[in-house]
Amino acid sequence: MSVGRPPATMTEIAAALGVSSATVSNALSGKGRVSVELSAKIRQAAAERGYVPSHAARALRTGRTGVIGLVLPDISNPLFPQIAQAIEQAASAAGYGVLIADSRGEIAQQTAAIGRLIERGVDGLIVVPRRGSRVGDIGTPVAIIDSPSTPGNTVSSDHWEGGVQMGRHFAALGHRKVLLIAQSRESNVQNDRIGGLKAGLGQDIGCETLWVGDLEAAHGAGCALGLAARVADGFTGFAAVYDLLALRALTELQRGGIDVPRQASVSGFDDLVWSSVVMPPITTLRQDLATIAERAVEALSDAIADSDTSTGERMDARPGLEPVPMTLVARQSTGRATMPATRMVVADAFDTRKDGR
Amino acid sequence: MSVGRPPATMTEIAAALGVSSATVSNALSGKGRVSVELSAKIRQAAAERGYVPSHAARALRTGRTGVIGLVLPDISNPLFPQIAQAIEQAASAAGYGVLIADSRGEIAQQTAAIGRLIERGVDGLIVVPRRGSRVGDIGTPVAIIDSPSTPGNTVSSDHWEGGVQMGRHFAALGHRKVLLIAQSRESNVQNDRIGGLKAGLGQDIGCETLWVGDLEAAHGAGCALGLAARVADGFTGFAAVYDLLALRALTELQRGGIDVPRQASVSGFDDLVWSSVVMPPITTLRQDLATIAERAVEALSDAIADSDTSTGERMDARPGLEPVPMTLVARQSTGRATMPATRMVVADAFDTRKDGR
DNA sequence: CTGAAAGCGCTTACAG
DNA sequence: CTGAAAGCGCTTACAG
Repeated sequence: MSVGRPPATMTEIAAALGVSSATVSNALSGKGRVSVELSAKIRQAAAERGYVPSHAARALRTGRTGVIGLVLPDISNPLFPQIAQAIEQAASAAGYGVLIADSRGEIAQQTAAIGRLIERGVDGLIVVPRRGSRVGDIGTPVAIIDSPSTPGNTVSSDHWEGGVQMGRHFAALGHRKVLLIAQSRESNVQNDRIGGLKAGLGQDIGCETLWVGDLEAAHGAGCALGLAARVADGFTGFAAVYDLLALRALTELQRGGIDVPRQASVSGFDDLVWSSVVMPPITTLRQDLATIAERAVEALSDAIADSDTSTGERMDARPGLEPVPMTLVARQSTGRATMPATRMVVADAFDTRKDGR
Repeated sequence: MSVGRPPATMTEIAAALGVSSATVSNALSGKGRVSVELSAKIRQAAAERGYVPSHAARALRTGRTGVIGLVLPDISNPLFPQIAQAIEQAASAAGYGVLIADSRGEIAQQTAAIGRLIERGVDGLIVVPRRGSRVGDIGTPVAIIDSPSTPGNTVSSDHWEGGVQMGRHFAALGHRKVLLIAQSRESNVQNDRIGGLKAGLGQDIGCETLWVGDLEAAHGAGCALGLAARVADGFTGFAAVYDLLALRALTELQRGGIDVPRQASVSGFDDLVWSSVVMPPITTLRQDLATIAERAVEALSDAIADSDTSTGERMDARPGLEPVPMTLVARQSTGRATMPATRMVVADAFDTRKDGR
């Protein structure tokens, strides 16, 4: 990064070389029909002078900013940062900048966030919708990251299939009664996971779903879930739809004097950093966020390209995108249940370095 | 968001009203010397036609994009998302968009990320530097979020004072030998926290610092820290410099048969979501990220404004910014040590909703 | 293969 | 108080 004279413009390079700025533009963009020699000369001059294209000018001229917007429901959610990181990575590789917006709080915030981003001139949006919300036609190309059951240009993990894997894991461990623990009935992701879990457990295993949201509506946030009583009722498996719920379940069980995994197995979803550090480490499903991000960016690029050509074609009409598989990470929390454990992989040595600065 | 005709431009509004675009510009920006009536008429017309200013055109003309860049060392770090959220909030309120970049991995990535952002034409940067790195003069206004001991336009929590609070907390609980647990000697933040802890503990309390990074360099990531042996040596306090380390300590102690908090107290820093959900909940220090973000955005705005006026004045010359206080959140992990507990606030009922979607 | 010209939408001196 | 004009840096038909 040379300080000193400011980076040259095309016009300046053109003047210095005694050619037209159109030729400079063509040479630099590569599209041009410019002789090889001249092109080389121009490139060199540009490099020497530290030419940096003006995104503003280009945007004004072409109507494209080269920036996409990322709308997250609550950036501080432990999983979203990883999504943001993966998106930034993928977008960067595709030549896009990423403008962020936070839609937490009221549902209206999501609309507001989208509006802000559009006003800033983003070429398209990637949105992780708030629970229970739909992203309507916003007149701008968009890709959604949610659940395969969400309509529109949606890319996501195969939450259902993940649930199936986990259900089978519990079945293989020999559990007969499993409690499924979810937060909100409105969440597509949670519903998918619950559905998959049931399918994976199969007909023969008794299961019931505990909606923590309902409980909390009645007894307040952080209320007891009555899990120890469930153990007394014969439940030995506790499959939560995300890790923090799993941790809450684990803690409540332990406090109630239940030994995990000897008397009960506990599992989560998403493999957050701490999930492998608690005692016992939590069995969970890992999302392939890098792939999801790549697909989302790709889907969005396509949508942006299309929005140029065909006017007004419904994005929703696109063929559904293939859901991305999740990976089961078996850890000690489902390690050796009362029943003979059939599979157990102790994964992930402690690694707490991530938190460091 | 009306679909249909595209939003009008100033020129179109001007034409429709039979005035000049200069007048429209003046009326809409408010700076103008335009009669009240005309101004009102123009505003109304703009509103009716859904006028949206072209950021690209404005940027091209003024040389300002109204966008700031946020450079984070590792977005997936559990704390940074909260920083990102707070920054987005503050920036948004100040009329800025936020472009993100991720500088994880090699140290060169930080420079690369900064370069990408500058090329995109950001007006300034907020960077959370990688451990042990310095942000030199990059020819663009910048605000740093790190530690008060970092030179430059730096805003941060008062990590040292936080350490003092925690040290006093341990002292008040009657501990006589406290082990300080940190990861990296290169981290300004960690060094500040360690320094504060020592000061807060005072002369009479024995303490020693365990650098986990050193240990891991020798024995590999995730190696045992030998904490139970420390208890045998008389250590009753274990103060980690961030929550994930505290969790690791807690887990290792429990696995070693040590009862926390009866036989040993454990504390962390940062109050991550799960810190209140593990058993026992972890005593920690909460950063006031909202305030930090506001200050950072404000400091950056000032730097941007200055960069217009005075040419080339060193940003580093600015007077240091006041560090932001942290708040001690006392929980059960330091609840009742072997010694009589003098203070204990049970904070935060379970609240796991944050993870939901 | 190369150049002259127009124009994207705004803002900013400068006249009137 | 209002308008005409120039120009930010680029790209894109259109000529030559």
